[in-house]
Amino acid sequence: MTETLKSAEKFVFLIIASIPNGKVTSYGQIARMAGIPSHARLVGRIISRLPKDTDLPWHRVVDSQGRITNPNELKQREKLEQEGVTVINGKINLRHYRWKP
DNA sequence: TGTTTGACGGACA
DNA sequence: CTGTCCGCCAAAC
Repeated sequence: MTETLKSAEKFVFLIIASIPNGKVTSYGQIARMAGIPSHARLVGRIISRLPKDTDLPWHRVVDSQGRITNPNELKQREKLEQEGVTVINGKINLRHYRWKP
């Protein structure tokens, strides 16, 4: 129900906040961890609405193929490289940087 | 109130 | 590799 999604959204924030520095995860991964598989888009929407002064490491979230889908990918890329994540051609090697709790 | 859109994902061609 | 289709759902039209 919408009730499930409601509580799941809270988890989404907690999950994103717990992504370790230098690691990345995907929208779908977060959705699954939050207990709402196939709702990756919801996660994307939540992140897109975050205030720019948020503390959440939204830049550590990419799509399932390790690609940056952020409208302002340049900014995200800088933040990632700043913590040691190599971004090649707008893509990240998930094999190496995937966050696996 | 109905339709479109979007920081997604996975299956297919 | 690129492009299409469909599922999902809140917000914007």
